[in-house]
Amino acid sequence: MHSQTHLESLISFIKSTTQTTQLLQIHAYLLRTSLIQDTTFSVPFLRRISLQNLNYSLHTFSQISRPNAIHYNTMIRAYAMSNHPERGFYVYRDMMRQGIRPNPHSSSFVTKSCIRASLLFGGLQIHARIMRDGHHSDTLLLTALMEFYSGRGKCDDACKVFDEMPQLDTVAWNVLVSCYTRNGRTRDALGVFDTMRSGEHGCDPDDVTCLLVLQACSNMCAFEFGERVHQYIKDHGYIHALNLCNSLVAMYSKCGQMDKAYEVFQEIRNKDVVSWTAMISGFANNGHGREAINVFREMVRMGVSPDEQTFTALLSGCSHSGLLDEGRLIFNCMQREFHVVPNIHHYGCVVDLMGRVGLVEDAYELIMSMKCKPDATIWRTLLGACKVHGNLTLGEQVIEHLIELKAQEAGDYILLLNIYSSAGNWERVIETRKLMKEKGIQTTPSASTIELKGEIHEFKVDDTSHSRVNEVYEMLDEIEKQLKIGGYHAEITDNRLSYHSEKLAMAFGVLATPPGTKLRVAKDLRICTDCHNFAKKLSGVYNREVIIRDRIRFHHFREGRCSCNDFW
DNA sequence: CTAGGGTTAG
Repeated sequence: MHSQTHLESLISFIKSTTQTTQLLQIHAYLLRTSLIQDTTFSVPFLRRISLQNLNYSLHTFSQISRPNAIHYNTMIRAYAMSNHPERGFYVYRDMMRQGIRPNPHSSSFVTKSCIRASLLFGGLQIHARIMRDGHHSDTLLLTALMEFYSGRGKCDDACKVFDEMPQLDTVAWNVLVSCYTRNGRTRDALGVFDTMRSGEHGCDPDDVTCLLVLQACSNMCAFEFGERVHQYIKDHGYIHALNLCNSLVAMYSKCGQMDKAYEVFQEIRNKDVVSWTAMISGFANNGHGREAINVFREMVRMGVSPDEQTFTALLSGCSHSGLLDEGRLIFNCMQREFHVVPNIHHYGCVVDLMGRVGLVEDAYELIMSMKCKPDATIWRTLLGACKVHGNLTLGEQVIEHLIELKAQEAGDYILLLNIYSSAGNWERVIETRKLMKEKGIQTTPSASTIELKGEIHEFKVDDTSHSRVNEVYEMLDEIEKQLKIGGYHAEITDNRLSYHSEKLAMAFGVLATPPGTKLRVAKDLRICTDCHNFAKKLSGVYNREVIIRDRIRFHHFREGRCSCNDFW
């Protein structure tokens, strides 16, 4: 027989080895000696092998004549993390059929299965079981369940689980924040940060909370809130965490505060590729293409290797600032000098760059020459260029490509409509409208937000839901009257004046802040030409700086000009 | 009976 010390060393060997070949030898040995039937051996072995090879763990599992809860749990976990997460759920069901009671660990693993396999009903069943088995006080388990609801877009259900948890910890709060951010309830995410800070619940925000909240600030351009988070990070000794610093650079950039972003950036001691890229992308998105290129040069000088995303940021900077030659130069050298193979995003930037200066045919050729398959975004970029340069024939060709990809959206047709109407081709306008109706393509209203004393105000097109709606419309009319003097005429589409959300947000800003205050507006879609003109004139006539962040980039309006120089 | 939850920065 085996000696006691021999068996003990076998177990510690199983736990420590990382070599698959050794594990396989042990596997054979356990089977030969029937030690596999002894849970003292089978449990650590199964656990170990399940992290390396699913087939072997399955084989081992099948050799165990009376698997216990831990064996089952190990298998559920292995499947939950595999390419077939749904099988974890099947094992869980099998376990119950065998009359083995799931413990909180089983539920935890199987919840992961349901999350990864998008099993809605599975998750609901598990929720019911958790309650029935009396595991409704297990914080870790309920946090996993929240994550499940959060991932399925069921924010309210996640909140309900949260509210009913008897014991909360920081992780649970963080999941709540990430749930809000992921499901578009950015404002509530910021609210949670304040609630946590109030100290009423005994859970202070940690570094993860800060990371999540900074993301939320970036999303909605909440600069003042972001500053407070920055202060919190300083006060709590997180300021040397590289991920937080990089997020701060991104947050300030996304709020259009380049001086602040640069300040944080400069103080980072061990700048990595992410830090450099964040800075480049910040300058790029704010229309400072030259600065973006300078930061890139500095990065190379410091010996940090740029990667795919660095070039995406850099090339997009070139396209936002209309730097055709520089962009082409970078595109041409990225593979040769930096060994980064151009991907679809890089091509997209160059297509955009060529499209802007009117080289639409060349851009089309470039797309057709790509090794990777063109996606909807790149065609859309070219379609935008066709609109700017009134190229009707190519525009129609591009729409064909989009239709072929089954990816055409309302915005694409609107662009096409604009091309037709600029060309005075009313027949085609009517045809296209009819086509849109047939295809059931609906235009979704976009929204703009503006932050005021830390509070976020949201407006939609022709919005009437704001508490000061009458004042806002009066103010907008008043502004338009003033701007008319400055040579601005509102564009009339579809025979009527429309009150775009960004105009309403700007009007509200003028209304609710003292003269000269900077206005910072975030919009979820792209700003249109008319609103762009409106903002330009407003910045001059009212002597206000206006920053509008749209889906793609920033526009800084000042003294009647925009930082983008009309390079969209 | 060892096992389980949140971040994935640009």
